[in-house]
Amino acid sequence: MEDVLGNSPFLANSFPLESVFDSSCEGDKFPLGFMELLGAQDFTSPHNPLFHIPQQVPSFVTDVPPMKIESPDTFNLPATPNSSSISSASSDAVNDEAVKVDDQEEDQQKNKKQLKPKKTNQKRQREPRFAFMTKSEVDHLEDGYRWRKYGQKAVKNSPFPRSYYRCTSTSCNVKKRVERSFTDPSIVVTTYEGQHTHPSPLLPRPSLGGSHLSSGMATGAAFGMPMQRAQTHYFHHHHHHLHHQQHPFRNTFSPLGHNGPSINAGTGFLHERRLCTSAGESFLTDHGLLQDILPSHMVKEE
DNA sequence: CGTTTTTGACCAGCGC
DNA sequence: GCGCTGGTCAAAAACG
Repeated sequence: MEDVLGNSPFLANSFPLESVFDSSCEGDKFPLGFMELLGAQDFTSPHNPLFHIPQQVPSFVTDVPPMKIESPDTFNLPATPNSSSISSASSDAVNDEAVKVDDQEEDQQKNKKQLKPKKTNQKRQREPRFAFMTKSEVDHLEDGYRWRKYGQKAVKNSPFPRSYYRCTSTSCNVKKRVERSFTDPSIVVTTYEGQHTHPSPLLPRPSLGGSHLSSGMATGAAFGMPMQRAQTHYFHHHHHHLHHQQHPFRNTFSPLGHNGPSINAGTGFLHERRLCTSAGESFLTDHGLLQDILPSHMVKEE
């Protein structure tokens, strides 16, 4: 299940600031990790009626390289993890680099030989990915969908493992991975890959068209990224028993695809902020949004 | 008893 | 070709 960082012996301040969560670039030539861009859009801006979370300032970041997610230096967090709310991560730092997601991934390879000979031509293409950084005590945030964990791996320079989840809906191939930031254990990085092809199983009712949805929402929805919503009580709402370490409340995310009724009410997160990274040429191409926002050099190809 | 998690093995891509 | 690394599989275990 979720790992709690409690077991890590490290202190935040002992981490090198430069490497963030995943400096997988170690072998690589990437000077920096991701990128972040930000500032550009705050769909969940504070003044947006929908989201009135004071501290939360999500930023949209960029693109995630196909294999590695690097982290941003974005957060140049003070050595003290908990200390100030992290500054706006996004806006100040503009280092980003996006790696283009390879477009043609058509491999004509055959299936795997041993493990899975059964399935024939299934090419695994990478879909756009979106990463969110959320300041949270819990690793796995509720987002309204059901996920099945299918793997966990140690992250290279991090004491925290990365967990891999797949949407349990059949025919929905959305995947997500969750890991804690190496530099700031209070931050959880959630990366979504693909878009749900079905409504959230946990949403009580989509109800009317969200007339009040703002453009911000639309933007988020367009990318299929989850937005934070209030803690609507889900009917499920089972309280997970657990670790005394965790908070009583949990985050809720809602990835609504269209109109989501939700708004974030900030259940109780005093500080929760997140950054988003999105990748995907598809949306780049299609919408051109990133291009608009991102500096051209941001998209780099390797 | 069905579903999800755990966990080591396996695979594919990349650098050397 | 070998080794490293990120990602996935799948059998067993755990969970409810």
